[in-house]
Amino acid sequence: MPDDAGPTRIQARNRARILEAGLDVFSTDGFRGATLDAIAGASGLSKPNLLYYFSSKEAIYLALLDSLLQTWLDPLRALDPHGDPVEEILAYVRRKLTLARDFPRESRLFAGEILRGAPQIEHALAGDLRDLVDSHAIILSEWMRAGRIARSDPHHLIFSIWALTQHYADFDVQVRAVLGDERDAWAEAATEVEQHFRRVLRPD
Amino acid sequence: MPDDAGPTRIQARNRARILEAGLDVFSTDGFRGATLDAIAGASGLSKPNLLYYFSSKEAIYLALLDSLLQTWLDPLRALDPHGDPVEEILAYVRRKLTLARDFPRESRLFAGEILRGAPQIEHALAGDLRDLVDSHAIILSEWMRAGRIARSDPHHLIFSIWALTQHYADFDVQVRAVLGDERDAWAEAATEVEQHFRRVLRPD
DNA sequence: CAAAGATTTGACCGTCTGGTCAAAGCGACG
DNA sequence: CGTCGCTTTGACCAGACGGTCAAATCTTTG
Repeated sequence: MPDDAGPTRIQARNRARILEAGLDVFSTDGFRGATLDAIAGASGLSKPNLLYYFSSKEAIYLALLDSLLQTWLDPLRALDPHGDPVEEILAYVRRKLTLARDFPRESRLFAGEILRGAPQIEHALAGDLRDLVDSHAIILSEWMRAGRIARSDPHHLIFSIWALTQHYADFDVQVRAVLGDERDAWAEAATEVEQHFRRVLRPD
Repeated sequence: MPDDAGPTRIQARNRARILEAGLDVFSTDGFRGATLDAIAGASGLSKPNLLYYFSSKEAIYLALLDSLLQTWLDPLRALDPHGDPVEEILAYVRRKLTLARDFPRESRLFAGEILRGAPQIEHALAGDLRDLVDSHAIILSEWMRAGRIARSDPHHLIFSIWALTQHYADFDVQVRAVLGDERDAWAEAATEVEQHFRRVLRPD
């Protein structure tokens, strides 16, 4: 196993390769469906070589989930409590949708993990995630109290944003099957989702 | 293999047992993660006995998906073109949410299949599903043209309903982690989702 | 360039998994 | 009660899978 003290150039490159290949394989086949041979093949490394850089299949998966969760939470962190409420929330929605469009594999990997009961990251959900959501729910509450956005439960408002934006990444196949190949799902999603939340947020 | 001509009582009972156990196992572990041994254990039958009733692991999975898809589409079929637009759509939303609450395993099985690219039911998506959605999109379009609900893209309106209702079933773990154990996620979801779509649908 | 360390690999192992098969149990019916 | 067809199962198999290991190769550095 490589020493943490001095990660060489080779180590950095190969670890990155493995994670990239792992993302590909895990996001399409799930944790159990993925095989070390598949990841080895996709990364261009031999199987024992994989296990030289990561102690097990699970270690690769965990490394992916870990870096993923941060990327996933960042857009919410960027929400500015002092900005214009509707525009701040819409900007968050846009960031989330862009993320879903540009990183569908990450989105699906995360979705698969949650779907199966989040055995590996339940603690992160009940910890970091919950804290972050709670603190932003307070901001939303204040905006609602001030009459600047429509009143609703702030937690469920956040859920609705997650649900809608992730839907286009996670259920991509279904979306495309229904819309047909000639329509540009992502372009439409961008305008429709924005309009959707403008309606939801507009104070009565 | 049992003859299709005369399904005996034993056959009906055991097939039902297998499907029930299969639903349990497939919905938590996914197709690849599920094992025949696990299904055998959960159903109380021996592994070779499973394969006496279904020709393969895939056959069990397909039988589940097949019956599932119908259940999943029924609520949309029940939408009445001659009823009150807002109430009809809200009734659909409620049916969907109830379905998600009462049949989370089915919901997750379906979600997992789509997530992995729907290898087994892509044809059904591009066929039955698409046709059904298209025909109802027309109804929605007419309601919009008549000014009875807010204007938007009808397909994306349907997506938003699916996204929100399924979110509570498929991402149950995340929802509960964020809300905490003391809150009743489903009860809140019912009122919040209804309010959400009243806003989305209300004509300007 | 030689030694030390980092990296890579072919061969291998124990276990799990989907599936087969022949034989045994069992229930209905003449 | 015997027989015939439906049902059930223990034993087994071939391939896949996660992981190990000792040996080989390549890099770095004194």
